[in-house]
Amino acid sequence: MAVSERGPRERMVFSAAQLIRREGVAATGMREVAAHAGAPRGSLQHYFPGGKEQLVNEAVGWAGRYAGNRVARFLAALPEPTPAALFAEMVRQWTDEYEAAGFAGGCPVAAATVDCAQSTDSTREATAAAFAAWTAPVARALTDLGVPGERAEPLATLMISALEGAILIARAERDVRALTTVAHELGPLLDAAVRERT
Amino acid sequence: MAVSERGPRERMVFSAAQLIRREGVAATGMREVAAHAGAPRGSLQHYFPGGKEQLVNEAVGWAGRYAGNRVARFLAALPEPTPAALFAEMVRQWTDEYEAAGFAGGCPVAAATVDCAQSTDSTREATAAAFAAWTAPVARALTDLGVPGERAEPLATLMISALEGAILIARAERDVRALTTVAHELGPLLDAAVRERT
DNA sequence: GGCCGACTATGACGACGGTCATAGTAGTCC
DNA sequence: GGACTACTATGACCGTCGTCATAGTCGGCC
Repeated sequence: MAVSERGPRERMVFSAAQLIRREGVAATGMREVAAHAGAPRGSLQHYFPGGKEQLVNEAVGWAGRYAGNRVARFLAALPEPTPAALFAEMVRQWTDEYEAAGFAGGCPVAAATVDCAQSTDSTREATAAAFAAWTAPVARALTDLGVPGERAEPLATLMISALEGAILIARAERDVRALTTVAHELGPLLDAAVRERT
Repeated sequence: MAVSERGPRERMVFSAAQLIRREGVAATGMREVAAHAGAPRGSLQHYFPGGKEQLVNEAVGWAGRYAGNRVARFLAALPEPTPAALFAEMVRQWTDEYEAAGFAGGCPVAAATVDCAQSTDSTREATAAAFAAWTAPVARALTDLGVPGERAEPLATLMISALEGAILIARAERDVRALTTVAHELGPLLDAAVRERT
């Protein structure tokens, strides 16, 4: 796997996110996480004395920060940065993965929300924080691109909602159709918001 | 609970959908389903010889048909039917539930997708069918409302994607904000599609 | 009555999960 | 060297889960 040589703790968080993405929270075992990370089983209780709950929460937090950080990188890489182009890039990350590696994984934050929102309140809070850590950079990017301030956050929420839903449908259908559709349909709406700054 | 007096089999399917909505597929036990439905445990293997997989698939199918059937009823109940009004009504079903009964439940199809898309192919197919059984009536409604035929299905996909994503975020945040936001932001786009039939 | 199918009712089994307890190793500082 | 801390390594416990097996009930039909 050529896991970059971070500490075993970080590797386990990363592996947890990977497995949760694929199988859901409940179906992901602690032993499985340790094995996937190439870490000893005993390290689990050493690094995560809070048990599975803590590990899952950290995996969700990691995923939220990861998604948030990518936004800036997307923006920097765009030759002609517009809101629609940013959204297309966010979507493209998923279509690329699905076409290259199959439809095995979804969004770990979505998985944690579905599996734990009702049963584990600390995880629910972690998912809310993850969505916030993702939405904020998107909204900031929108304002930077010329979207009026009061519309940036609603549009960011819309973008992430549509993306999450399309990921679900794409996995169900094993087809990127839903993803390309939302990118195509939402693009004009997003770019139109730029010109509204009267 | 005043479960309307259908047969025990149907009650178990319904109960399975309810529990999956709340806790996810993996965390929903067969015994729990039987208890919730007020049905004897032995009936499970009698009515669902295919085991949990069959029960989950039927629950997903039921949910898809249920969502599809509601579309027509929404349309009929709207005083001034437009695409935006239809979408607002679809969203309102969720905001009403969340405000009245709390954020306990999500969409059972989303839960099944997250938990089973990778592990259980028959359930993945059931979720794809459920999304199709939901998208088709929405697309049909859009054409009835004047949306050009070639845009009806993409827009229906966009509506359902945004709704599913907003449900996730709303549950995570315990706030209907995301739901009202997508309804508000997507409304103009949907209605604008009507006037495009040149 | 006797039979049979549909359904109910329980107990048991095997597997697996998360967690705990305990012991072992390695490196460091005194 | 010896104590101490960080980390590794396993085995065991106990609960729960899905499933199977077996037996029991009930109603109709010949």
